Amino acid sequence: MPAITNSRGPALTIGELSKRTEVNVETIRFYERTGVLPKPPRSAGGHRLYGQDHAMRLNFVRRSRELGFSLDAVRGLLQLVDGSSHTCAEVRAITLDHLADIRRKIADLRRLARTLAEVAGKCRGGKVPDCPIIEALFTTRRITGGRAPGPFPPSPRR
Amino acid sequence: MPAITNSRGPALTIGELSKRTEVNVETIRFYERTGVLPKPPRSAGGHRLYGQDHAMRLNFVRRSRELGFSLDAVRGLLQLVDGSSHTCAEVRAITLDHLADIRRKIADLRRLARTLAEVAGKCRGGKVPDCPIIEALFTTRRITGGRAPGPFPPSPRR
DNA sequence: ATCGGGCCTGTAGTCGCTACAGCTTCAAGG
DNA sequence: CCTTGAAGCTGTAGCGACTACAGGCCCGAT
Repeated sequence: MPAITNSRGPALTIGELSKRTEVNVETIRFYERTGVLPKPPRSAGGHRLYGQDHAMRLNFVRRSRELGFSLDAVRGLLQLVDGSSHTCAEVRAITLDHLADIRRKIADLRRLARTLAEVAGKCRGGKVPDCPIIEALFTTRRITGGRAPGPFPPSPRR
Repeated sequence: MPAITNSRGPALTIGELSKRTEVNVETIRFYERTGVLPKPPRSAGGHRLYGQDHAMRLNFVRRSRELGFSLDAVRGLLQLVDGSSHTCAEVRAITLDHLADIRRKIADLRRLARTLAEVAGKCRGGKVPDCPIIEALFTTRRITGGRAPGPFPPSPRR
Protein backbone atom coordinates (compact mmCIF):
# COMPACT_ATOMS: atom_id res chain seq x y z
CA MET A 1 0.00 0.00 0.00
CA PRO A 2 1.76 3.14 -1.20
CA ALA A 3 -0.53 5.38 0.88
CA ILE A 4 -0.37 8.58 -1.09
CA THR A 5 -0.35 11.31 1.47
CA ASN A 6 -1.92 14.71 1.22
CA SER A 7 -0.94 17.67 3.39
CA ARG A 8 -1.46 15.56 6.49
CA GLY A 9 -2.31 11.92 6.82
CA PRO A 10 -3.30 9.32 4.25
CA ALA A 11 -5.71 10.14 1.43
CA LEU A 12 -9.39 9.35 1.81
CA THR A 13 -11.84 8.62 -0.96
CA ILE A 14 -15.06 10.58 -0.93
CA GLY A 15 -16.86 7.53 0.46
CA GLU A 16 -14.43 7.19 3.32
CA LEU A 17 -14.67 10.88 4.09
CA SER A 18 -18.43 10.55 4.03
CA LYS A 19 -18.40 7.73 6.58
CA ARG A 20 -15.97 9.52 8.81
CA THR A 21 -17.83 12.82 8.88
CA GLU A 22 -21.31 11.38 8.48
CA VAL A 23 -21.94 13.76 5.62
CA ASN A 24 -23.61 12.37 2.52
CA VAL A 25 -21.39 11.83 -0.53
CA GLU A 26 -23.71 13.92 -2.66
CA THR A 27 -23.64 16.66 -0.10
CA ILE A 28 -19.85 16.71 -0.08
CA ARG A 29 -19.82 17.20 -3.84
CA PHE A 30 -22.48 19.85 -3.44
CA TYR A 31 -20.33 21.67 -0.88
CA GLU A 32 -17.45 21.61 -3.33
CA ARG A 33 -19.58 23.01 -6.15
CA THR A 34 -20.81 25.81 -3.95
CA GLY A 35 -17.44 26.79 -2.58
CA VAL A 36 -17.82 25.56 0.97
CA LEU A 37 -15.12 22.95 0.52
CA PRO A 38 -12.02 23.45 -1.65
CA LYS A 39 -11.49 21.29 -4.69
CA PRO A 40 -9.38 18.37 -3.58
CA PRO A 41 -6.62 16.80 -5.66
CA ARG A 42 -7.61 13.89 -7.85
CA SER A 43 -6.22 10.45 -8.55
CA ALA A 44 -5.00 9.59 -12.04
CA GLY A 45 -8.49 8.32 -12.85
CA GLY A 46 -10.19 11.46 -11.58
CA HIS A 47 -11.33 10.33 -8.14
CA ARG A 48 -11.22 12.88 -5.33
CA LEU A 49 -8.55 12.41 -2.70
CA TYR A 50 -9.03 14.03 0.67
CA GLY A 51 -6.64 14.64 3.53
CA GLN A 52 -7.01 15.20 7.23
CA ASP A 53 -7.46 18.93 6.65
CA HIS A 54 -10.52 18.34 4.49
CA ALA A 55 -12.01 16.09 7.12
CA MET A 56 -11.59 18.79 9.75
CA ARG A 57 -13.10 21.44 7.58
CA LEU A 58 -16.05 19.25 6.74
CA ASN A 59 -16.60 18.50 10.41
CA PHE A 60 -16.62 22.20 11.05
CA VAL A 61 -19.26 22.67 8.38
CA ARG A 62 -21.39 19.84 9.66
CA ARG A 63 -21.30 21.06 13.22
CA SER A 64 -22.12 24.60 12.15
CA ARG A 65 -25.06 23.34 10.10
CA GLU A 66 -26.26 21.29 13.06
CA LEU A 67 -26.29 24.48 15.04
CA GLY A 68 -28.49 26.01 12.37
CA PHE A 69 -26.04 28.33 10.65
CA SER A 70 -26.97 28.93 7.02
CA LEU A 71 -24.44 27.85 4.41
CA ASP A 72 -23.82 31.52 3.81
CA ALA A 73 -22.99 32.04 7.45
CA VAL A 74 -20.77 28.98 7.34
CA ARG A 75 -18.92 30.43 4.37
CA GLY A 76 -18.47 33.60 6.41
CA LEU A 77 -17.09 31.72 9.39
CA LEU A 78 -14.75 29.76 7.17
CA GLN A 79 -13.42 32.92 5.63
CA LEU A 80 -12.60 34.20 9.09
CA VAL A 81 -10.94 30.93 9.94
CA ASP A 82 -8.96 30.94 6.70
CA GLY A 83 -7.82 34.52 6.95
CA SER A 84 -4.87 34.80 9.28
CA SER A 85 -6.54 37.50 11.33
CA HIS A 86 -9.93 36.30 12.39
CA THR A 87 -10.98 38.16 15.46
CA CYS A 88 -13.03 36.56 18.14
CA ALA A 89 -15.37 39.54 18.05
CA GLU A 90 -16.40 38.88 14.46
CA VAL A 91 -17.15 35.27 15.14
CA ARG A 92 -19.08 36.22 18.21
CA ALA A 93 -21.17 38.70 16.24
CA ILE A 94 -22.18 36.10 13.67
CA THR A 95 -23.06 33.68 16.42
CA LEU A 96 -25.13 36.16 18.40
CA ASP A 97 -26.99 37.23 15.28
CA HIS A 98 -27.85 33.68 14.62
CA LEU A 99 -28.92 33.12 18.18
CA ALA A 100 -31.26 36.10 17.98
CA ASP A 101 -32.75 34.63 14.81
CA ILE A 102 -33.43 31.35 16.51
CA ARG A 103 -35.05 33.01 19.47
CA ARG A 104 -37.34 34.89 17.11
CA LYS A 105 -38.29 31.66 15.43
CA ILE A 106 -39.06 30.06 18.77
CA ALA A 107 -41.31 32.96 19.70
CA ASP A 108 -43.13 32.70 16.36
CA LEU A 109 -43.64 28.99 16.72
CA ARG A 110 -44.95 29.41 20.22
CA ARG A 111 -47.57 31.83 19.01
CA LEU A 112 -48.54 29.35 16.33
CA ALA A 113 -48.74 26.51 18.82
CA ARG A 114 -50.89 28.54 21.17
CA THR A 115 -53.35 29.45 18.43
CA LEU A 116 -53.52 25.92 17.11
CA ALA A 117 -54.06 24.47 20.55
CA GLU A 118 -56.80 26.97 21.18
CA VAL A 119 -58.52 26.21 17.90
CA ALA A 120 -58.18 22.46 18.32
CA GLY A 121 -59.46 22.69 21.86
CA LYS A 122 -62.84 23.84 20.65
CA CYS A 123 -63.36 20.60 18.82
CA ARG A 124 -64.71 17.51 20.47
CA GLY A 125 -64.02 15.39 17.40
CA GLY A 126 -67.50 14.13 16.70
CA LYS A 127 -69.04 13.50 13.29
CA VAL A 128 -70.64 16.91 13.28
CA PRO A 129 -70.42 18.57 9.88
CA ASP A 130 -69.75 22.04 11.26
CA CYS A 131 -66.30 21.75 12.66
CA PRO A 132 -65.15 24.64 14.86
CA ILE A 133 -61.64 24.26 13.47
CA ILE A 134 -62.82 24.73 9.92
CA GLU A 135 -64.84 27.70 11.00
CA ALA A 136 -61.83 29.19 12.70
CA LEU A 137 -59.81 28.73 9.55
CA PHE A 138 -62.39 30.67 7.62
CA THR A 139 -62.10 33.68 9.86
CA THR A 140 -59.62 36.26 8.74
CA ARG A 141 -58.03 37.10 12.03
CA ARG A 142 -54.36 37.99 11.82
CA ILE A 143 -51.83 36.31 14.08
CA THR A 144 -50.81 38.95 16.56
CA GLY A 145 -47.33 40.35 16.30
CA GLY A 146 -46.17 37.61 13.97
CA ARG A 147 -42.80 37.91 12.34
CA ALA A 148 -41.59 35.65 9.56
CA PRO A 149 -40.27 32.33 10.75
CA GLY A 150 -38.39 32.27 7.48
CA PRO A 151 -36.43 29.48 5.87
CA PHE A 152 -34.95 26.83 7.95
CA PRO A 153 -32.23 24.82 9.81
CA PRO A 154 -30.52 21.61 8.92
CA SER A 155 -31.53 18.04 9.31
CA PRO A 156 -29.73 16.11 11.97
CA ARG A 157 -28.60 12.84 10.50
CA ARG A 158 -30.17 9.83 12.08
CA MET B 1 -71.31 28.43 6.90
CA PRO B 2 -68.68 27.69 4.37
CA ALA B 3 -70.07 26.96 0.97
CA ILE B 4 -66.87 27.17 -0.95
CA THR B 5 -67.88 26.59 -4.52
CA ASN B 6 -70.38 28.58 -6.54
CA SER B 7 -70.10 32.15 -7.63
CA ARG B 8 -72.06 34.73 -5.75
CA GLY B 9 -71.55 38.42 -5.78
CA PRO B 10 -69.78 40.63 -8.28
CA ALA B 11 -66.73 39.40 -10.15
CA LEU B 12 -63.28 40.38 -8.94
CA THR B 13 -60.14 40.64 -11.03
CA ILE B 14 -57.10 38.84 -9.77
CA GLY B 15 -55.69 42.15 -8.57
CA GLU B 16 -58.80 42.98 -6.58
CA LEU B 17 -58.83 39.51 -5.06
CA SER B 18 -55.20 39.96 -4.19
CA LYS B 19 -55.85 43.20 -2.33
CA ARG B 20 -58.84 41.81 -0.53
CA THR B 21 -57.11 38.67 0.67
CA GLU B 22 -53.64 40.13 0.94
CA VAL B 23 -52.31 37.27 -1.12
CA ASN B 24 -49.86 38.09 -3.89
CA VAL B 25 -51.16 37.91 -7.46
CA GLU B 26 -48.39 35.54 -8.44
CA THR B 27 -49.21 33.37 -5.49
CA ILE B 28 -52.87 33.18 -6.47
CA ARG B 29 -51.89 31.96 -9.93
CA PHE B 30 -49.49 29.53 -8.31
CA TYR B 31 -52.28 28.17 -6.11
CA GLU B 32 -54.39 27.65 -9.18
CA ARG B 33 -51.62 25.79 -10.99
CA THR B 34 -51.07 23.52 -8.03
CA GLY B 35 -54.70 22.71 -7.45
CA VAL B 36 -55.26 24.65 -4.25
CA LEU B 37 -57.70 27.02 -5.93
CA PRO B 38 -60.11 25.99 -8.68
CA LYS B 39 -59.77 27.49 -12.15
CA PRO B 40 -62.03 30.50 -12.23
CA PRO B 41 -64.12 31.54 -15.23
CA ARG B 42 -62.52 34.00 -17.62
CA SER B 43 -63.55 37.19 -19.34
CA ALA B 44 -63.77 37.35 -23.12
CA GLY B 45 -60.17 38.52 -23.19
CA GLY B 46 -58.92 35.74 -20.94
CA HIS B 47 -58.76 37.55 -17.59
CA ARG B 48 -59.68 35.56 -14.50
CA LEU B 49 -62.95 36.47 -12.82
CA TYR B 50 -63.42 35.57 -9.20
CA GLY B 51 -66.50 35.44 -7.00
CA GLN B 52 -67.13 35.61 -3.30
CA ASP B 53 -66.58 31.89 -2.99
CA HIS B 54 -63.06 32.15 -4.33
CA ALA B 55 -62.28 34.93 -1.90
CA MET B 56 -63.44 32.79 0.99
CA ARG B 57 -61.47 29.80 -0.12
CA LEU B 58 -58.36 31.89 -0.55
CA ASN B 59 -58.81 33.36 2.91
CA PHE B 60 -59.05 29.85 4.24
CA VAL B 61 -55.79 28.96 2.51
CA ARG B 62 -54.05 32.06 3.77
CA ARG B 63 -55.12 31.54 7.34
CA SER B 64 -54.10 27.91 7.23
CA ARG B 65 -50.71 28.85 5.87
CA GLU B 66 -50.29 31.46 8.57
CA LEU B 67 -50.87 28.71 11.06
CA GLY B 68 -48.05 26.78 9.47
CA PHE B 69 -49.98 24.09 7.62
CA SER B 70 -48.13 22.84 4.57
CA LEU B 71 -49.83 23.29 1.23
CA ASP B 72 -50.32 19.56 1.20
CA ALA B 73 -52.12 19.73 4.51
CA VAL B 74 -54.17 22.64 3.19
CA ARG B 75 -55.17 20.56 0.18
CA GLY B 76 -56.20 17.84 2.61
CA LEU B 77 -58.31 20.21 4.66
CA LEU B 78 -59.93 21.60 1.55
CA GLN B 79 -60.83 18.14 0.37
CA LEU B 80 -62.58 17.53 3.64
CA VAL B 81 -64.38 20.82 3.37
CA ASP B 82 -65.37 20.14 -0.23
CA GLY B 83 -66.58 16.63 0.39
CA SER B 84 -70.07 16.68 1.83
CA SER B 85 -69.10 14.48 4.73
CA HIS B 86 -66.10 15.97 6.44
CA THR B 87 -65.96 14.76 9.98
CA CYS B 88 -64.70 16.93 12.72
CA ALA B 89 -62.46 14.10 13.86
CA GLU B 90 -60.48 14.11 10.62
CA VAL B 91 -59.90 17.82 10.77
CA ARG B 92 -58.89 17.55 14.37
CA ALA B 93 -56.38 14.80 13.57
CA ILE B 94 -54.66 16.91 10.92
CA THR B 95 -54.53 19.84 13.28
CA LEU B 96 -53.14 17.87 16.20
CA ASP B 97 -50.50 16.28 13.97
CA HIS B 98 -49.42 19.68 12.89
CA LEU B 99 -49.38 20.95 16.43
CA ALA B 100 -47.15 18.06 17.47
CA ASP B 101 -44.81 18.94 14.64
CA ILE B 102 -44.55 22.50 15.78
CA ARG B 103 -43.87 21.50 19.34
CA ARG B 104 -41.06 19.27 18.13
CA LYS B 105 -39.60 22.16 16.20
CA ILE B 106 -39.75 24.38 19.23
CA ALA B 107 -37.95 21.78 21.30
CA ASP B 108 -35.25 21.44 18.65
CA LEU B 109 -34.75 25.16 18.40
CA ARG B 110 -34.49 25.46 22.15
CA ARG B 111 -31.71 22.92 22.20
CA LEU B 112 -29.97 24.85 19.47
CA ALA B 113 -30.36 28.12 21.32
CA ARG B 114 -29.02 26.64 24.52
CA THR B 115 -25.94 25.26 22.81
CA LEU B 116 -25.28 28.47 20.92
CA ALA B 117 -25.66 30.57 24.04
CA GLU B 118 -23.29 28.28 25.86
CA VAL B 119 -20.71 28.44 23.11
CA ALA B 120 -21.02 32.18 22.68
CA GLY B 121 -20.76 32.64 26.42
CA LYS B 122 -17.22 31.34 26.42
CA CYS B 123 -16.09 34.17 24.22
CA ARG B 124 -15.13 37.57 25.54
CA GLY B 125 -14.88 39.02 22.05
CA GLY B 126 -11.28 40.12 22.10
CA LYS B 127 -8.87 40.10 19.18
CA VAL B 128 -7.46 36.77 20.26
CA PRO B 129 -6.80 34.53 17.28
CA ASP B 130 -7.94 31.38 19.08
CA CYS B 131 -11.64 31.87 19.41
CA PRO B 132 -13.44 29.47 21.70
CA ILE B 133 -16.42 29.50 19.38
CA ILE B 134 -14.35 28.38 16.44
CA GLU B 135 -12.82 25.73 18.58
CA ALA B 136 -16.22 24.53 19.66
CA LEU B 137 -17.29 24.34 16.03
CA PHE B 138 -14.36 22.11 15.26
CA THR B 139 -15.32 19.59 17.88
CA THR B 140 -17.52 16.79 16.66
CA ARG B 141 -19.99 16.57 19.46
CA ARG B 142 -23.49 15.59 18.43
CA ILE B 143 -26.46 17.65 19.56
CA THR B 144 -28.25 15.50 22.10
CA GLY B 145 -31.55 14.03 21.09
CA GLY B 146 -31.89 16.29 18.07
CA ARG B 147 -34.72 15.74 15.63
CA ALA B 148 -35.14 17.45 12.29
CA PRO B 149 -36.52 20.97 12.46
CA GLY B 150 -37.52 20.44 8.85
CA PRO B 151 -38.77 22.98 6.35
CA PHE B 152 -40.75 25.89 7.51
CA PRO B 153 -43.89 28.10 7.85
CA PRO B 154 -45.13 31.02 5.89
CA SER B 155 -44.35 34.65 6.04
CA PRO B 156 -46.95 36.89 7.56
CA ARG B 157 -47.68 39.62 5.07
CA ARG B 158 -47.31 43.12 6.25
C1' DA C 1 -9.89 -10.71 -17.82
C1' DT C 2 -13.87 -9.97 -15.28
C1' DC C 3 -16.80 -8.54 -11.83
C1' DG C 4 -19.10 -5.42 -8.85
C1' DG C 5 -19.00 -1.70 -6.14
C1' DG C 6 -17.59 2.87 -5.82
C1' DC C 7 -16.83 6.99 -8.20
C1' DC C 8 -17.62 10.49 -12.02
C1' DT C 9 -20.59 14.41 -14.36
C1' DG C 10 -24.77 16.52 -15.21
C1' DT C 11 -29.44 17.20 -14.57
C1' DA C 12 -33.88 17.39 -12.25
C1' DG C 13 -36.70 17.22 -8.19
C1' DT C 14 -38.16 19.00 -3.47
C1' DC C 15 -41.26 23.36 -1.04
C1' DG C 16 -43.66 27.62 -1.46
C1' DC C 17 -43.37 30.96 -3.47
C1' DT C 18 -41.19 35.20 -6.28
C1' DA C 19 -39.54 37.47 -10.33
C1' DC C 20 -38.89 38.18 -14.57
C1' DA C 21 -39.70 38.51 -20.13
C1' DG C 22 -42.54 39.40 -23.58
C1' DC C 23 -46.83 39.62 -24.81
C1' DT C 24 -52.39 41.03 -24.78
C1' DT C 25 -56.41 43.24 -22.67
C1' DC C 26 -58.92 46.77 -20.44
C1' DA C 27 -60.62 51.18 -18.66
C1' DA C 28 -60.11 56.01 -18.47
C1' DG C 29 -58.85 60.46 -20.56
C1' DG C 30 -58.47 63.43 -24.52
C1' DC D 1 -62.77 56.83 -31.43
C1' DC D 2 -58.12 56.41 -30.15
C1' DT D 3 -54.31 56.43 -27.26
C1' DT D 4 -52.21 55.56 -23.25
C1' DG D 5 -50.46 52.90 -19.38
C1' DA D 6 -51.71 49.89 -15.79
C1' DA D 7 -52.97 45.41 -15.09
C1' DG D 8 -53.55 40.99 -16.95
C1' DC D 9 -51.74 36.77 -19.49
C1' DT D 10 -48.28 32.48 -20.18
C1' DG D 11 -44.13 30.33 -19.41
C1' DT D 12 -39.86 29.86 -17.33
C1' DA D 13 -36.14 30.32 -13.95
C1' DG D 14 -34.53 31.28 -9.33
C1' DC D 15 -34.09 30.83 -4.05
C1' DG D 16 -31.70 27.19 0.03
C1' DA D 17 -29.81 23.09 0.97
C1' DC D 18 -29.81 19.36 -0.36
C1' DT D 19 -31.29 14.53 -2.65
C1' DA D 20 -31.84 11.36 -6.40
C1' DC D 21 -31.25 9.70 -10.34
C1' DA D 22 -29.02 8.26 -15.32
C1' DG D 23 -25.46 6.76 -17.82
C1' DG D 24 -20.96 6.16 -17.79
C1' DC D 25 -15.78 5.35 -15.86
C1' DC D 26 -12.30 3.52 -12.47
C1' DC D 27 -10.24 0.35 -9.30
C1' DG D 28 -9.06 -3.48 -6.47
C1' DA D 29 -9.73 -8.25 -5.87
C1' DT D 30 -10.25 -12.63 -7.86
